[in-house]
Amino acid sequence: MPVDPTCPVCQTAEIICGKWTLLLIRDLAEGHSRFCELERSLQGISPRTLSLRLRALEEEAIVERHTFAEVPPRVEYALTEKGRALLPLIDHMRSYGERWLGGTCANAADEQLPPVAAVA
Amino acid sequence: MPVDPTCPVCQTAEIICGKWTLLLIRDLAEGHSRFCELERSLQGISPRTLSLRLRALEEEAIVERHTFAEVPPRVEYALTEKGRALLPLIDHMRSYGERWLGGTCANAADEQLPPVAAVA
DNA sequence: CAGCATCCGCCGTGATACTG
DNA sequence: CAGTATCACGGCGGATGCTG
Repeated sequence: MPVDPTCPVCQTAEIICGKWTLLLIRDLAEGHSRFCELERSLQGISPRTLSLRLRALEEEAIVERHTFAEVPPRVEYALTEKGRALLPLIDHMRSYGERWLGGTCANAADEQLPPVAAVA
Repeated sequence: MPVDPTCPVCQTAEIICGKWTLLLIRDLAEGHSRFCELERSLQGISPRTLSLRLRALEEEAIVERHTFAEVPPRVEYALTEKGRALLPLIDHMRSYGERWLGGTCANAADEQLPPVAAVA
């Protein structure tokens, strides 16, 4: 529900604000490409939600879906150029989080000095 | 609802993914500082939601609240340094939106290469 | 393996009215 | 002016079970 559909900031927010979207994109960037693989790496996600997110991102041309007519069935997902263009933004968010929110992540390399004062 | 409270990317997402948060920060950055002023510039927001967002951002030390014991009462809000540090990120989101979402590519699943010329 | 169908609960948001 | 109180709704996401 875009507040302002013509605002590029809001449009971008719409894309990345799904609960699992950012993690999903990150995992895709890291090479996880199959449904079950993503289901594992995104621990706690339901197949329904994963499917919905994947569809939405596919419609937005952020991920590509490649189906293999095999037995057992295989489907692989990958970021498009448009999707990879999101990665610097995610890095930017990580930088902010590390600098100002004191968070560290298994995937993140290093950690910066925490903010001076945090309101309780 | 943080997927991973320790992930800086998720923490940052938590902050900026409120429906009005980005616009609120933008308006604060543009100098709108009073409650009624924000209420006007964020057309459509309810006082309840504005109040809630402001409180949340205050708790996160992203905005500062300055009360003036006057009649009529006056309260001014301003971004802290931590809040202003969000602005480049918002710019980044705007850049992405303009570059990749500026056109009419929302539903085009087959559209892999949006118009490059759309960059302002 | 890769999903879809169904039901359900949560909570963010909106609307409206009221207060200091 | 600057909020708070209350009620209600809608949609996202979770849980579970089933199919090709």
